[in-house]
Amino acid sequence: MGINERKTREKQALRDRILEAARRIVIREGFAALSMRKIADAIEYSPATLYLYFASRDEIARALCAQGYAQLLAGFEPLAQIADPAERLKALARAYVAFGVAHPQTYRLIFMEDPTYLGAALGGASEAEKASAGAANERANKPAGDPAAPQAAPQADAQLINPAASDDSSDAAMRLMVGALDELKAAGRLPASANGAVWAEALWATMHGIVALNLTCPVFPTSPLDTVIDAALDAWFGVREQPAAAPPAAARSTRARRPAAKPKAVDA
Amino acid sequence: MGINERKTREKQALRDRILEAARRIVIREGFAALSMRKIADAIEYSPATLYLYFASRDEIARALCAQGYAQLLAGFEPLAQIADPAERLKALARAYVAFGVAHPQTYRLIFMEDPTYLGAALGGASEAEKASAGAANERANKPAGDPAAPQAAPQADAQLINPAASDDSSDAAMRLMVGALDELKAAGRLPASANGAVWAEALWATMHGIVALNLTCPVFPTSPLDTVIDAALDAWFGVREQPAAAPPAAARSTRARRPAAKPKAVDA
DNA sequence: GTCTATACCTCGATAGAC
DNA sequence: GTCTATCGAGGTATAGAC
Repeated sequence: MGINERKTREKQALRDRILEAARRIVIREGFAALSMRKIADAIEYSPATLYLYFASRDEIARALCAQGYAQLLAGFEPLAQIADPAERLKALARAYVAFGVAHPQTYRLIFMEDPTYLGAALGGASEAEKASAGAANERANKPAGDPAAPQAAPQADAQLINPAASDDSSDAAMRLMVGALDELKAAGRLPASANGAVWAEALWATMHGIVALNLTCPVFPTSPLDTVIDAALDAWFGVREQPAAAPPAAARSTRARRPAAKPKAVDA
Repeated sequence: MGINERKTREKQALRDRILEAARRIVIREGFAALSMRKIADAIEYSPATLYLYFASRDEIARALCAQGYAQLLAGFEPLAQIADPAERLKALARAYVAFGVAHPQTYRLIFMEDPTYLGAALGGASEAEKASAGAANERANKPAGDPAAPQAAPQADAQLINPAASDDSSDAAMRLMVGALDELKAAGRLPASANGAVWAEALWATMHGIVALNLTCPVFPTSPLDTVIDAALDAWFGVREQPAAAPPAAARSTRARRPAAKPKAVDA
């Protein structure tokens, strides 16, 4: 079977070249500028050839999305070692924002374009129902043409598209947050009424909001980005002391005001 | 001059019809599906006619953006009357999220598409520099074709495009938030180190994150949206008591758990 | 002066020759 | 497997009829 294996390898190699070229285009010009013709030009093949490796431009987008998402999650793993739950959460939050700032176009593709892209990178089974179960006439980001768009058949080789990032890692990241929040609550540093899962989603939304506004809103932020991040983290965990004693608010402003080292977009 | 005035009125009327048709398309099918041909079909004119009233599709987008933004800001004004600063901030935050949920496509257009759209609705003068001053190769949402796209000449009748929403109201909304945060700080309900302007941006980011994830991320939220909003607001202001006395955390979970009345998307 | 009709471009996707 | 040729839909811009 050595011949078949070689052919499989070669097919995979061209597939990777396609994705690589697509990623470079997205990084340089944004996802909206990604076209099959540009990819074909970059790898010196005809546009039609791409359709032997990917069913559509959307499938390429889903693959890029899954890769980027895996990269984001991979950055979280070492942070699980941090002992103090509040510091662990802050490190996670800062890593999240840093990723968004460093890879703006990739972040956009993952979290700010078509919901089905990330949906495919996650469960795979659940995105279809979720996408159609929402509001009746809404959430449709680019239905454009016909109502029954080519939505099927991207499931065959999901494991191939999606090397390491599937639901498991995603859940792991969520568990990391929920666990830290529960530790904080157990230590009395969060209100007893707090629900870890809900607070985790709210904290995620906060960090997403900082990244997304930074990418899209021309007047955000007025203050340095790190200052805004620190303010949000202070609002969440910064100023609460051990359960009893200690002044209820005020004081404890001795935060390590990091020297505003603009990470600058690098992407890739 | 009555003849000229009539002509001006008629021109304005068709202009409004164009915008109205465009808004309906955006609401129903999303901004990505908005095309000059569709608008022309809807108002029963030829596509070329549109270019006599708007220089480009982008200019129509900017006008829609400005209208939607004005509507969002208008919803804030009555909330300025709320006496308690924390309740005022919570009401503002809930109104903000409610707008995003009720008008998802409009919200997308304002805050999640091209930064220059909102930029034009705000200062007008500042968006060009800001858009190009960012990262070198980034932030470009849809440069697509040629490098020197038609970016000029949308300034002539900005006041006509932008009936009520310009920088003034926008600043007013920001001042509303900053003022409330400063009141809270003065009352000792915020850390003394907190900066009102910075915290306002961070709080804005939090609400934007809730709306944006809700619109784009297939797995958000797991819990009901109102629960997530309440969690975020509790994290920010909910659990802090009057400066002294009272248990530092815990207790005070008697929030008016609103009955999860899904506002459902209506847009327009 | 206004608008219609049309030329010319790019795009995604496919059929069929090789 | 790969490419050429092509379809249909989208966009901008303009020549020229009314």
